[in-house]
Parts: sequence; structure tokens; C-alpha cells
Amino acid sequence: MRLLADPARAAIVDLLAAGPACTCHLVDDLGLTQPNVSNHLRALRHAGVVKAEPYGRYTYYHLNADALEAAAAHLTDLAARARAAADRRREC
Amino acid sequence: MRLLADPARAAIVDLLAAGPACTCHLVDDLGLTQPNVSNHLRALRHAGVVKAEPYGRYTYYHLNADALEAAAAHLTDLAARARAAADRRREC
DNA sequence: CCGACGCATCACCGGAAACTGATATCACCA
DNA sequence: TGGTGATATCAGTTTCCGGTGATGCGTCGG
Repeated sequence: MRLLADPARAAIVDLLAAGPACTCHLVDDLGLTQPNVSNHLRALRHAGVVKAEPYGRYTYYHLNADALEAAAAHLTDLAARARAAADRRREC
Repeated sequence: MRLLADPARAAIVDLLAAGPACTCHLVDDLGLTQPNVSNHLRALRHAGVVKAEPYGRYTYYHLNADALEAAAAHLTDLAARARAAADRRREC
């Protein structure tokens, strides 16, 4: 989930949220070089955030909604714990 | 929300989820140097993730649950959009 | 009022990560 | 089957960011 920190990767995820797309789409829309986009996709792929689907000579990528929801659940858990312990102050 | 990418900051947020604490607590628990922790806290403070509360000669920090929930909401929104557009594939 | 303590800020350094260019691979088409 | 286009990978460079040391400020205790 620390992968969404990079603006380029955040933009990729945002584009893929609108529907599966191949690498050339992302390259066009983002204005980045092809190897650059491909590297970001590899990082996201290894983290399980996106899934690659070879389609003839193209490669379609689509988001893994489960991974995003898992990250979201972790944040809501943190928020809930923070609220519950809001006034349990540790003394020095 | 790209701030939680750093492991040190994630650890700080995790500790603060257990209840408000002053800088010295975080320094002790994390084993990091004091300026280092203070720098991370400044970043988190400017992003609105944590709130500082001067208390005599100490400074207590506590999480801003709203900010965490907002980030979580953004992720769930991405996941929902991904599911909705899962089969809306763009052609090359 | 002076020493000690908690905390913040600044300048600097080193390492990691993003971008680039070149290249390899595979699928399609003529 | 040779050429082209789409994609992945790799080595090199540059940029950015986290860690460290030194320092300043405010607060408490003697």
C-alpha cells in the first residue's frame, strides 16, 4: 500500500479504476515514457494491486479491488482504534 | 496519505493508535533519534494526520481519525469504481 | 536565577528510488 | 518470413528523501 505514495502510480491506479486498459493507453494518457510506465506496473503487479492479462500482442491491466479494500480496512481499523483510545494518555 | 509509505511514520501512527503520547515516548519505543522522530511528526502534522497538543514542557500527539477515514474512503471508492468498470475494456 | 530537560529546526550527507536510453522478446501482418 | 509494433527488462544517471549532528528555544526544578 506504500506503492500508492508515488504520484505516477496513483495516476495509474486512478486510470485503471475507470476500466481495464493496456500499457499503451496508460503511456498516452499519462505522458510518461513506456519503460517508466512498465516499471511502475511491475511494482504494482508484484504487490498484487493490479493484475496483468496478456491479450494477443497487448497486455491489459486491471485493478485488484480486494487489495485496495484490504488497505482501506487497515486504515479504518487505525481510525477506530484512535477514536477508542483518544483519551488514554500515557504519562511521562 | 502518501505519508504512511515510510515505515517509521507507519510505526508512529500505529503507536498513536493506542492512545496519545509525547515525543519522548515515541523516541523510546521506536529506538529512533529525537530529531528524526520530530521531523516525521512535523510531516504528519502538516498533512493533518496527527495533532500536536503542548502540555507543559511536553508535547502530546494524537491521531486525527477523520483524516485516516478520509483516506480509507478514497481507497474504498477506488475499489468500488474498479469493480463497477471491471469489464469495460478500452480498445487499442 | 541557573542548570537540566523536552522539543523543534537547520544544514549536511548518503542511499534508495524514479526517470532515461538502449536492447531483447514476442505477436501480428504483408 | 521479414518487418513492425507492443511490451518487458536492464544499466546508468539524477533527483529526492530519510537519517544524523549541532544548535536554539521554552519550560520546569533547585
